[in-house]
Amino acid sequence: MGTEEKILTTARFIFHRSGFHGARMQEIADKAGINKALLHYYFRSKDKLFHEIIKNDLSGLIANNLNYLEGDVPFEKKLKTFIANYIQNLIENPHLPAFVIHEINHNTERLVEIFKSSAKTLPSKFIEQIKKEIKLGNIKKIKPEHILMNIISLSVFPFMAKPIFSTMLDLDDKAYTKIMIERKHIVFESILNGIRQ
Amino acid sequence: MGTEEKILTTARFIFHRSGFHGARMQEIADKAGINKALLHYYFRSKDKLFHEIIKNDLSGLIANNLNYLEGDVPFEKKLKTFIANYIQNLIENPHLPAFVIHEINHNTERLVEIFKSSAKTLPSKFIEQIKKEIKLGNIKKIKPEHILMNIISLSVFPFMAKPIFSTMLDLDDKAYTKIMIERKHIVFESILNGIRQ
DNA sequence: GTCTATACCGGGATAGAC
DNA sequence: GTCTATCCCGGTATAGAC
Repeated sequence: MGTEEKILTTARFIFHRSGFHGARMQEIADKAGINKALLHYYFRSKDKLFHEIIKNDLSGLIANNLNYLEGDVPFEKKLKTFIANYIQNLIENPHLPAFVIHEINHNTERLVEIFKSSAKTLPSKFIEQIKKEIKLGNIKKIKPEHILMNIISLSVFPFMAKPIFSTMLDLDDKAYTKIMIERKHIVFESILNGIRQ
Repeated sequence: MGTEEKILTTARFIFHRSGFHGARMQEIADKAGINKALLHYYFRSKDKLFHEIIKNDLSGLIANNLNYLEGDVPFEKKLKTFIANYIQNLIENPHLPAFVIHEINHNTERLVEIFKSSAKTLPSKFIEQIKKEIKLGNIKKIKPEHILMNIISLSVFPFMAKPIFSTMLDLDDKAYTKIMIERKHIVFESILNGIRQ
């Protein structure tokens, strides 16, 4: 693995774990097996390095997950596939949501710009698809906005709140992961039952 | 308002907005209308000041919300009341969840201890109550853990993800608040429809 | 490209006068 | 209790040798 790639991988890990202000260039250098000077040689500043990471995270979020909602797939199948894929992504990147949420709440204007610029289309087609399902009488009359919020909330939040939920429910790491895997199915069923006529 | 109280109010605001590492003692002093030295006179260190704030937030979360789940109230009424009250609290403290989640993911051991020590009982009675409802055939056979996660996820996450959702759904501040108010009802209905037989 | 050494500054903390 | 002045460390960034 080349030096640049090694830096990016390490920096992503540290930023995800500690946030921008909590992250230390020294720790990134150490974990990447180089020294601080080399970090600046490759990325000029902490800010630019951070920018690389979060730009990638935001566009990945959109490319790998949200964009799928805009595709031409029947509603129920789309719902099922989206949730399963999204939760699988989160199992592989459990720190990502808390990181993105924290950072976007702090530097909102700047990061929202990056977010927008990665999105070819925001999920307007999915919203339309929900409206159509309502007209057809297949699902209850609920604002599509709420349905979208529900899908994402149920999928994402338990990853962010792991320390709290595992304390409240007395679950160790292994048990927690098992619960997260179950949620691929549970979230789909909960959403579907919640909106079916 | 006395100096100490003034400091706490200001510090809470700044910590909520910026997190521990992002917060600046200088800004807290400025906004509180005093100088840095006085901050240290009252609270010794940034760490101790932070501790005051988050301890209060965590115990408030438990006292004002989670404890209610342990009370002796019929299931459906409890669900409705809890969600409405919880979301109302979040409307009044929209930055609180992102702050708590961020901090507890970083200093997990320490903050989980504070969390535990504020909780007389974790929601074991509520879990039992759900199990009873399942046995009675009133609700579907789903692990109570998932139901609890669903309730909290649907209530909390949209507050944390405001910058993302408002971008995706093209909602301004006023429209967003309106949606949050609607959710007192929507979340209750979604949960109930999702678990009813 | 990679290193060591160092400059530079921001920010938490303290001393001491009032 | 409140202030001004200052210390001092940690952390980003740069200079310059190899």
